[in-house]
Amino acid sequence: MARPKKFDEAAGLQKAMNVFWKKGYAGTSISDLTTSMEINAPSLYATYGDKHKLFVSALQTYLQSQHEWMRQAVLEQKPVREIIRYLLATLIDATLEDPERRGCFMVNTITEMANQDTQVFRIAADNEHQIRSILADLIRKGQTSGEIASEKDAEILASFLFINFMGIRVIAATNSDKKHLHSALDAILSAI
Amino acid sequence: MARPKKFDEAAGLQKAMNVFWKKGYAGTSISDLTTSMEINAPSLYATYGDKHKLFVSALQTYLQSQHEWMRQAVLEQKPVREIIRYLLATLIDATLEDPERRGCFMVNTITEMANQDTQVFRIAADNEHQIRSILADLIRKGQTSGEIASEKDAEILASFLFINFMGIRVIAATNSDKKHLHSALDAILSAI
DNA sequence: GTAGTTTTGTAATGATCGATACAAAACTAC
DNA sequence: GTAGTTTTGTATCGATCATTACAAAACTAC
Repeated sequence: MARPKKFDEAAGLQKAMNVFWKKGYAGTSISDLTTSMEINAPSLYATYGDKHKLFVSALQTYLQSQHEWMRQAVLEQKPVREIIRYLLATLIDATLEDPERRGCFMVNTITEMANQDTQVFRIAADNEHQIRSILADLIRKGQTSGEIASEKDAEILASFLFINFMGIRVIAATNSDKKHLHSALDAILSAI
Repeated sequence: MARPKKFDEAAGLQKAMNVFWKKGYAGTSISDLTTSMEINAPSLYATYGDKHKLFVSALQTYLQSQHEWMRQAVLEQKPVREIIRYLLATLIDATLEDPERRGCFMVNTITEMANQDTQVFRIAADNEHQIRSILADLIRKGQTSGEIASEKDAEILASFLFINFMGIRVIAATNSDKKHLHSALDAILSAI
């Protein structure tokens, strides 16, 4: 019934995500996006809305894959401490292995815009809630299995872990000492 | 011998710092700066160089006061754990009390630019080195006084603390639950 | 084939970007 | 006073910003 799109919408969104992830919202121009996505501006606007809408879509795409990865890891039939160490270690390695050293797209977005953009603020708050709930469930699992002292407050430990998730992704953006970063994991796990 | 400046150079730098801190580097325009600093563009360029030079000066001003605050706190004649708790608690409170919720200027800058600006990258790496060294000294002090187990590696504990410093400043930008944030401090301190 | 629909490429919109040219203004030294 | 120096205000530079008008192009339905 009409002329078909000659580009893949999801692939374009992925491309946009990578640009925003590297350069931030204000640091990315429409020209940066159209170049990377290999479409022209009118197609971008017709398909994804304006710059802000595209950014939010890209951020949500990122968060979905991040959450899925974490939910998968939590399902593993391994000791809880091992799962937590795997999560933290993978974050370190992924950050160090990224040739562009972009850190975490959610953290980057929080520090750039959460204080000025209510929609981004809500997404960040919701993300925190979701991840903390995944972590708290994991810790409660460790408590019922006897791996973690049941006197401890699972919610607080989850917040503690969440703080360390965020901190690690900031540090790993400028510190490349893999051995050193990994050795900090022992200290983190000793608090659980 | 010449017409005198009618504005205070240090005060202007402080104003610029507050704008960059709130809006980031790319998000701040020269117009934002001249408005807040109450000078015109030619005066800005003559006094502080270009936008990037002014930004770096503002960042270094911020880091100096941050470091001074931390060095002061570390000198206190109090139990080491108490000092560490004070440092973390003050970071939480300061972030929550800031009506603009700007978080940490250094963290914001790392996540915005460290992967694209070698000068910023170096400043961030140097800052990490300095703060980790202050914290490691503090921990060694606690080890000689018997407050902290001397088997533990002071450098690693310092890195652990640094991670939590960074993490807390990211979280506190979107989470306003003061009681909750403070209760995570117990978990942090239990690892020391 | 033709009519109808949507995407595409080109080209341009006004606004704002970082940075400066230039001259009037305000000071010091003498 | 005058000469010399630097800052100020105004006005503007070309470049780029996000966004869109418009028409040719490419498809489907019939």
